[in-house]
Amino acid sequence: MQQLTVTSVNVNGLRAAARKGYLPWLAGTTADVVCLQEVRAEEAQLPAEVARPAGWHVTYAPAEAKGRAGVALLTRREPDAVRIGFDCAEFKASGRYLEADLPGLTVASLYLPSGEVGTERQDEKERFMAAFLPYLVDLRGRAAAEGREVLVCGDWNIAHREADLRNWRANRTNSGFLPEERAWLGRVLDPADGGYTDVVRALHPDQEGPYSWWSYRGRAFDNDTGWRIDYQIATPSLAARAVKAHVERAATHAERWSDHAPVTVSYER
Amino acid sequence: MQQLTVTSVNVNGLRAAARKGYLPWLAGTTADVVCLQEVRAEEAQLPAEVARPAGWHVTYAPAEAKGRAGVALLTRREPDAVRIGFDCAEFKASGRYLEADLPGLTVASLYLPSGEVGTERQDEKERFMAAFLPYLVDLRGRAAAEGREVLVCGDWNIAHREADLRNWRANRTNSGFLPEERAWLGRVLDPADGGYTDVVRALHPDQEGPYSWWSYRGRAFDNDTGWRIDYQIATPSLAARAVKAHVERAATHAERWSDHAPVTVSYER
DNA sequence: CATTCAATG
DNA sequence: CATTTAATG
Repeated sequence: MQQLTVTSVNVNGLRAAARKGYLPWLAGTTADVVCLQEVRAEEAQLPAEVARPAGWHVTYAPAEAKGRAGVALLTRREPDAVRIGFDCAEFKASGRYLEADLPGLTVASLYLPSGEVGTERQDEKERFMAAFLPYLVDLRGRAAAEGREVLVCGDWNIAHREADLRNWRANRTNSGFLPEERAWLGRVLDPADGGYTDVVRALHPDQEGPYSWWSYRGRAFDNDTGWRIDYQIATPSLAARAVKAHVERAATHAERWSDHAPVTVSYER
Repeated sequence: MQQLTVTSVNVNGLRAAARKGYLPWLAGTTADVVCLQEVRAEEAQLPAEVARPAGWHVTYAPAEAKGRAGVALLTRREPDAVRIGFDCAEFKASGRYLEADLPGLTVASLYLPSGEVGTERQDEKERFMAAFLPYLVDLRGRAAAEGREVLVCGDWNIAHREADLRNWRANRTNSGFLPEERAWLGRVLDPADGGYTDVVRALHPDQEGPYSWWSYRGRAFDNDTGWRIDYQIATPSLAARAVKAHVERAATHAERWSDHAPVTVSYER
């Protein structure tokens, strides 16, 4: 294979997604790595063909709380190592972070907490952000020492810039587009700070979106009133190898098996 | 009209029933009085055509607890009076009993609590039974003094005899067929005690069933593994006027808009 | 196995 | 507006 293809999608409940069309999508993907978020199930609650699809190695990081969060990684080849959670006790068993080592690459599935202004859930989101940025820096350092690139895929629950959501003016005081959240993501992407690259934006610097999430309310999907909150965030030399990126809006169009669409990127090896 | 037809059905959530075929059934019924149980909604939560179907006078007795219990009466003519609850403070606002006066008749919709052996819910069921039998006696006396018959329709959550459920042996220790529950219903029907008559059984003394409830689990409906727990219980001289009784199994067959079927009886006037 | 609800998203 | 769970049935 000349390319490594990675796709990431928030499935909004893998049991529901599987009832509505997730498996045909998975059967059709050419990706080598699939990152899932909001699995909202333990492996034992899933039908076998969903839990362990043929041809994939699967790792789950479910949340302690039943029916909440949960991330997973599907890889065509067996990872050399997998690690659940990151360097933070509070979020260790929250089903929000899972990473796997493949040759020359550490790939992660991330589900950053969603917040709501003025509630404890926003405080939790901010605690996660505060702990996660130093971890990303640490991860990049460790990976570099081992000659590994890093790719953190998932639902970051933050739109970075005005081009990343349809109604940015109306959302300046809503969680997901707050100044402090945007600044935090800016730090992740600052070469002098986090040092990572937003792969899709690097390939499409002048595009609106492409959005990856549309509310189920109203006609958000039909009107493309969406947000770009699902990212592939890579070390710069990996990001430089990205040759194609797209959001599979059609994959969730007819069937609508999630309110998010897969974000797919191909990297030269 | 030469006859008065009364039908009673536990709808297991009127909102769900209305999504699945309750309204066509209502449009087709020839009944003069419809008794509903397990409405599980307040009037304001119902679509107008469900809450106030044309041609009917409707009275609701919702439970205080949202989404629980709830009984209603639909009558072609306006009742002379309606009363919510019976002579017991604990169950006044529990959405389990509603009665209406029509000329010569007091008709009631009853949803007796369902229990589970060894739980507080069984205790509650027994408290209801203990309070309700004296009320029935009192009601019969008052009605007689006014020249009124009494008809209490609804889900009594008790199968009286072995012929009233498919698997009576296996259910002798389950709520709904406990010896003390059967004995209590026996007292309701004892001429020297409650003094009421089980109208459907009086018309069909030698029949198995007819069952009026089938669990959604397994193939209970297809195998007719049911219970007769929905009754029309009448003062004897009204019961003597019953000319036809049947359980509308077909009404909930194709569509299955409830796990109970309507119990319909026609009385000579 | 179905209906509600509440919390989450 | 959709997904879960929990309690209820």
